[in-house]
Amino acid sequence: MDCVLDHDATLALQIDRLMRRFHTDLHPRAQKIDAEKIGPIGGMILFVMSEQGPLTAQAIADTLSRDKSQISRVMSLLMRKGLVDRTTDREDARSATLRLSEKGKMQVAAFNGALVETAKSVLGPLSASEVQTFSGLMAKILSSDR
Amino acid sequence: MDCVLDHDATLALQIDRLMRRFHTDLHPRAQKIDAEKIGPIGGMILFVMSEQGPLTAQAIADTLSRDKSQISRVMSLLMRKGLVDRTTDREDARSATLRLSEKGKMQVAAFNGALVETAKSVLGPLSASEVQTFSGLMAKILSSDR
DNA sequence: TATTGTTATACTCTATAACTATA
DNA sequence: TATAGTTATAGAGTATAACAATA
Repeated sequence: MDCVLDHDATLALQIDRLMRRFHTDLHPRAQKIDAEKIGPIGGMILFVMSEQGPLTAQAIADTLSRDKSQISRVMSLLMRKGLVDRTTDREDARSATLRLSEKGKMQVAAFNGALVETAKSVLGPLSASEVQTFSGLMAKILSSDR
Repeated sequence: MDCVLDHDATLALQIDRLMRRFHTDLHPRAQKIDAEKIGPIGGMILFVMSEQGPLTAQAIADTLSRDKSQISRVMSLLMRKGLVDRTTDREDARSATLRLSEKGKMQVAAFNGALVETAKSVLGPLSASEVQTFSGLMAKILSSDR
């Protein structure tokens, strides 16, 4: 037997390729819009804040499956650029609540346009109902605890 | 309106999160097995070669949506470690055919075990038929030309 | 003793361009 | 002129650990 792969292993490669398809399509579009040079991770952090409202750095780290140290470093950039505001929690001085500034919301809207174009391009082969199914299956996977 | 996201944009985030779920689950498993320290990209290159048989560096670059320069650099490592053999094409001296060595095939098999465990863990919330559907939709997307 | 967040470091991956050899 | 592949470099992202402050 020459090929030792089975179906499960192939799935991991499919997900990587899909992610790369998105990335290579999105990258040139996003670069033109990324006025503050916050990069892909910076953009994703803004999106999470837009999706979920004000939240802590730890919550963002969990959502994006990145280390809190990375979130912390990028977050200080986002605050320096005026895209994010920070409020130290009055009940727990260790914690801080992060929220999008008005400028941050505008940046999210700008990125969003590029994302929609990319999604249209990459997901072109699927029908609307297939996209629905696809998204639903991902949501089902992601909603489970780790 | 506070949230400027629509459905298409959320999809891109879902794919990133899914990829990261896989990565964070797989990383500790794979590290124990990665005897030659070839890293995630090295492993993926081996997998592509296992899936598709002998092929050129450019074909691997296209499949993985990575630049040929990156493939070239990692490939020289894989050859140095004895995981890949290289044959210069007799009809076109610019081109070379790359194929897994026996050692390379064994390494793929080892990684495959870890990948199957990770797939089981991450895709746990889905039924077998849902996994089938999910994989089929990804295949449909990826089979289209860029 | 555990948790939130910061800082530091080394490493991997990536984008880009310049280059060669061949076609 | 175009293509397959290499080399070089700078930059972005990541893993890890050590740390401070608070709970």
